[in-house]
Amino acid sequence: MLNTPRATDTGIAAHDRLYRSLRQQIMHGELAPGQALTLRGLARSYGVSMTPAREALRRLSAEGALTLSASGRVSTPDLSTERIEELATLRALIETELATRALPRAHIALIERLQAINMANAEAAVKRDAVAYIRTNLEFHRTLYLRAQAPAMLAVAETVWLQLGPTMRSLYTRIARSEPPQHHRMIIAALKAGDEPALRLAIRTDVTQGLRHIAT
Amino acid sequence: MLNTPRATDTGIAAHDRLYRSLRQQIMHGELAPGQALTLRGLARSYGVSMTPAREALRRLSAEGALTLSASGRVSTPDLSTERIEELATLRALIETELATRALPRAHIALIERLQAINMANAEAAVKRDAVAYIRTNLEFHRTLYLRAQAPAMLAVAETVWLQLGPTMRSLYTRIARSEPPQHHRMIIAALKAGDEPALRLAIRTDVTQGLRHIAT
DNA sequence: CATGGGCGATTGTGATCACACGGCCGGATC
DNA sequence: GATCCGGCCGTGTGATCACAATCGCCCATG
Repeated sequence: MLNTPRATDTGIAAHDRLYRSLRQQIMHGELAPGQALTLRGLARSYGVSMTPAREALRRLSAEGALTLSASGRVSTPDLSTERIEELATLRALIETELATRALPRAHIALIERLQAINMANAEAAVKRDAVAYIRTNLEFHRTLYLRAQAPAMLAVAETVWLQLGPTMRSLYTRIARSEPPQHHRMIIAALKAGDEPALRLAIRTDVTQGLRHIAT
Repeated sequence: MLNTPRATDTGIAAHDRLYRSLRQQIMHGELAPGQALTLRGLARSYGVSMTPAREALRRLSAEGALTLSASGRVSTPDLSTERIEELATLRALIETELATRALPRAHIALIERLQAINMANAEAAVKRDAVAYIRTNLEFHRTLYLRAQAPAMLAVAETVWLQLGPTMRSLYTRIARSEPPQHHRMIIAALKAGDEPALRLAIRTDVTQGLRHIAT
């Protein structure tokens, strides 16, 4: 079998398909921290050869989504508390800026979409579905930040989310949160009121709230 | 010749050697914006096969240091003014935080090293050596931020520098700056005085100064 | 029962090849 | 003379293989 075109070939490169799939799994907290990934294992499960698997893993580890051990073994990161604090600070810095830029452009349709996403998020919380909770939570933030029209800043923010993915999983499955996110309501209220200081505060507390009290 | 070990084998993987070399060239502004790179060309000039070259390019494009065209061609980025503004804002946000964290740890030996680097920087300015200017400029900032003991934040900051590399080159070769950076002196003065607000202001102006007035 | 040595299986790395897509240049046609 | 078409060359993509390093397990030894 030499270079057989895949039946499911969508015209998108195989390494890109792997990359997107893994990236989403990591960002949404579907993988636990410290989980090892192998080239051959990944290649087999996606029905490709080692080459595209290697590229996808290399790309993800360049973004900090995966860590390479000294021997080249790759696994999901198991972050120290110091690093978690740094990433939380980065989230606060970048996302307050993104929210501020989005504020003047936030019209009623956007706020309604945010409320709808927030309902799905609350539902995931009561169901104790950590993955769905993380996914809807990030979707809430991304939907808001897309209005900022700042792709470079959003890309950096998503890189930070990516690094925090496995950590958020272990965090949210551990504390088994059942309360819906009250900070999201504060964000929506500030958007409605056009209150920039309140918005910045709401973003900062929402972003750091879950991550700050890890130093157990 | 199958898998012949290279005579210059230092134990470091070939793709990593390429990565580091290209990364430094891009960050230091040795490559102009829009410069195209080819797998075979790179592999030939480094004496390796296409495989490690591909990995290095993939890694760099994941960090935003290179852009992939639709057909997979890779070249150094030619940034829009909007994107430059975003990256300048990111620099200001992240680097003020890093400087603030470094401030309480900045003792006299660090300040003396910063002054020495700054002299080399001024020398590059009078010589109109854009590459040396960018290199010493970044070394100045990195030396300060290393004291912040925040590797994750520094890594993100360096990613932003990487994206701005070719742009800084074309900027600094165009305006042919001859004056030494006065903002660096403000940074050093604020460090000596332990004045945090002054330090934050100095960092912000230093970082945005060159990039802000691009909107010609 | 704990511990260290050794061997086999597994893994990442790099080279090489086949293939398909795309750009570029030349010539033929109107 | 301008324009369009076709083939060639260069380029990225993915598969496969050889090889070295390393991990893990088992057994022997104290």
